[in-house]
Amino acid sequence: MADVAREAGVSVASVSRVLNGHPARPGTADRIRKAAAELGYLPDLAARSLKMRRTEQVSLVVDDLGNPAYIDMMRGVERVLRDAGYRLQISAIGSDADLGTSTALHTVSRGYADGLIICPLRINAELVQVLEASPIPVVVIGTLPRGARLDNVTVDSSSGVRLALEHLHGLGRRRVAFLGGPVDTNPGTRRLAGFRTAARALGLPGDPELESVTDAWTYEAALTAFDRLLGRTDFDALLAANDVLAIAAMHTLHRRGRRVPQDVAVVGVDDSEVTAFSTPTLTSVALGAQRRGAMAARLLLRRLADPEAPLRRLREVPRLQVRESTTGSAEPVGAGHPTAQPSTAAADPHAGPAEQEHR
Amino acid sequence: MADVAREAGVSVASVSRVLNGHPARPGTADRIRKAAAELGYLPDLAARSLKMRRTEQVSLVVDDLGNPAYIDMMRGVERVLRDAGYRLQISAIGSDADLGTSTALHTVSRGYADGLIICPLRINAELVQVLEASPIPVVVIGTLPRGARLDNVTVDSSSGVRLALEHLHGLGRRRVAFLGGPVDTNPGTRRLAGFRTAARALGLPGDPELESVTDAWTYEAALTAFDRLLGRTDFDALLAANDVLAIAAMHTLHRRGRRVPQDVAVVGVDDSEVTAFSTPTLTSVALGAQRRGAMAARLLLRRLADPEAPLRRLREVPRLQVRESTTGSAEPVGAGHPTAQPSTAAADPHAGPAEQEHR
DNA sequence: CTGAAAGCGCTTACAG
DNA sequence: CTGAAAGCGCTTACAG
Repeated sequence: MADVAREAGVSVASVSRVLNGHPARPGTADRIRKAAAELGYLPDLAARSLKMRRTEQVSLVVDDLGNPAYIDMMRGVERVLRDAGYRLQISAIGSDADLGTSTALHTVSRGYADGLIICPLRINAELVQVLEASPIPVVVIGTLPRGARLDNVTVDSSSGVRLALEHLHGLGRRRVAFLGGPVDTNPGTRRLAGFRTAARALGLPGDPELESVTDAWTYEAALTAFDRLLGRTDFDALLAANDVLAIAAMHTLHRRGRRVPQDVAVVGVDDSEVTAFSTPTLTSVALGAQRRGAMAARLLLRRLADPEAPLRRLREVPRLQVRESTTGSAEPVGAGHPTAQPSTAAADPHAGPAEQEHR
Repeated sequence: MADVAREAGVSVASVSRVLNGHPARPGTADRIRKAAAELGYLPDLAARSLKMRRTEQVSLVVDDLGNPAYIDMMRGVERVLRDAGYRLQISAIGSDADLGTSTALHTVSRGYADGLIICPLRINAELVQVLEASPIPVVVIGTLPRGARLDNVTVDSSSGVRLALEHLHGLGRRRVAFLGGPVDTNPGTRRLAGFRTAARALGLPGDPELESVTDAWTYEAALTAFDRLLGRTDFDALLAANDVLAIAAMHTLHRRGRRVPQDVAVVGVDDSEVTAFSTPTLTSVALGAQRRGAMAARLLLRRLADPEAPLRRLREVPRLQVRESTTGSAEPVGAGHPTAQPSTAAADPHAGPAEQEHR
């Protein structure tokens, strides 16, 4: 910047002003812009944000971008934030809890981002403590321990799982198996618990043989866990803890000559884009990832505008999106084109009846 | 930091030293750490990187994280960079070319990241100019205009398309249709051109009716473009410009009662995770997204270590991954478990014969 | 081992 | 409209 000032024969103050669009005499402005262009001057963002005390940037931390639900969530966050003039930075931290905490620690320092939205697969006390101590606003997507003093977006996944089970029950299925995610993750435990509760409520058999959990949220891991299930017991329906696991199961069923949905009806969770990728298309519990992302972004914007605002928790209400893997029909029960991208079709992040506010 | 110093009764210099692990008298160090913990002190990263002239952070800019190939690419970048002690920040810029340039402009400023890896769908002269003028090292993944002075990773997608066509030709297919991506994107044009060249080389009919292009790299857009193709002409094979488009086409074929591969053999491009999601599984041209990501990261690391190193271009060589959508068999022709995650199974980002160096 | 001081590259009242 | 100067929060020679 000093070079530009020298080249243009002005002070650095003028360079700063002109380059930031403040008024200046046309001749001066021209000289400065010309000099800046000639020298290929680009501002130093660290210096600027040190002085300005803001970065105009928000950080989104997720565990694994490989899960399409996170992509939807990111889209929701991005849209709201971009409209508000913030850029979005994404950190994918793998699913290492320690790494999560250290990434969080880094992010919540000042000077790196003005705010943080984090959606951790694992939430421990240490992480909560770090987030609560953050000098920049933080919004957590996911269920927090009681009493955590953080803005928060949740989804009642238990009721989502219940919707799925009621749907299967209504179709006459009585032996419903559960293909769960890793139980050392937050959604893994919660969806399993939700399955057990809902199964009991419906009077379905509480047979532990009907449950199998993966050790990762991946297609590969699902194949293994589902093989255990198949080798062990019989069932006429399967609820998988997310869409990718469900698709892996459907593939195995197809290879074994079991028909979906005639022999086994299959339901996934997340209602992500991949529900359209399988044959038959996949019935799934929509947890409103994109909407949750947008809700979290709006919560963050509010907190940025008013650091003293009371804590707030927003809760997304799940919906069931019925497709061929349970009904066999190409026509969906609800509205919408059967082959439309579900996440896009279903989610207007800016409004909707499924959003509930808490406290 | 001044607060911590006061609380601990030392100077800010000592606080800085202790918190950065430099030697200090144990008593002093303890007092400082205690004070920092009590006050919930977190360093200001803008100040630190202004002083240090480095952020220990690298930025990856991609157009659309919805495309699974980018996820693979990100994994490749992330692994190499993390091992080298850098954190990875991702910016998804949608596919807006202007936005791309302005994001790039922002990123290549100093103080935000130490280096940039960018994989743009559209590359124009303005973008190249901005990148060339960057004060921080830049690596571009994608084909650059001749003479661009930038470290670069490319893939010979034409030869990939040729592999696919030769495979289809070898299976006796003579009317091969092409479902292309948007022609205003770099890969969109290049893959279409590659198709035409390879078709001519094989003596296949150069019938324009066999070509249809989408206006977006999405499942939805593919349905529309593929309907045009179906309504217009007959074919016994389809090459789609990426996996998602291929899966959309397979779905339509399935709905119309056309068998894959018996009636129409289908090949995608990218060999992404979704190739396992469809029934039948999808034969696909692997463009080594994860490997390209890793190559780009290594190029960046090299440039970071030696700003004066000569420019370098690395070229990834495509491979064909044969699956059920062309052979009908559940057994792949090559090695590997048929249901394994292709991207993980196929790619060791750290080595391999498919990598070629140029100039 | 520790403190006082300079300086990283910006922005912005404050004068003129 | 423009310049001189202070200061954002760090780190690090330089003394002691």
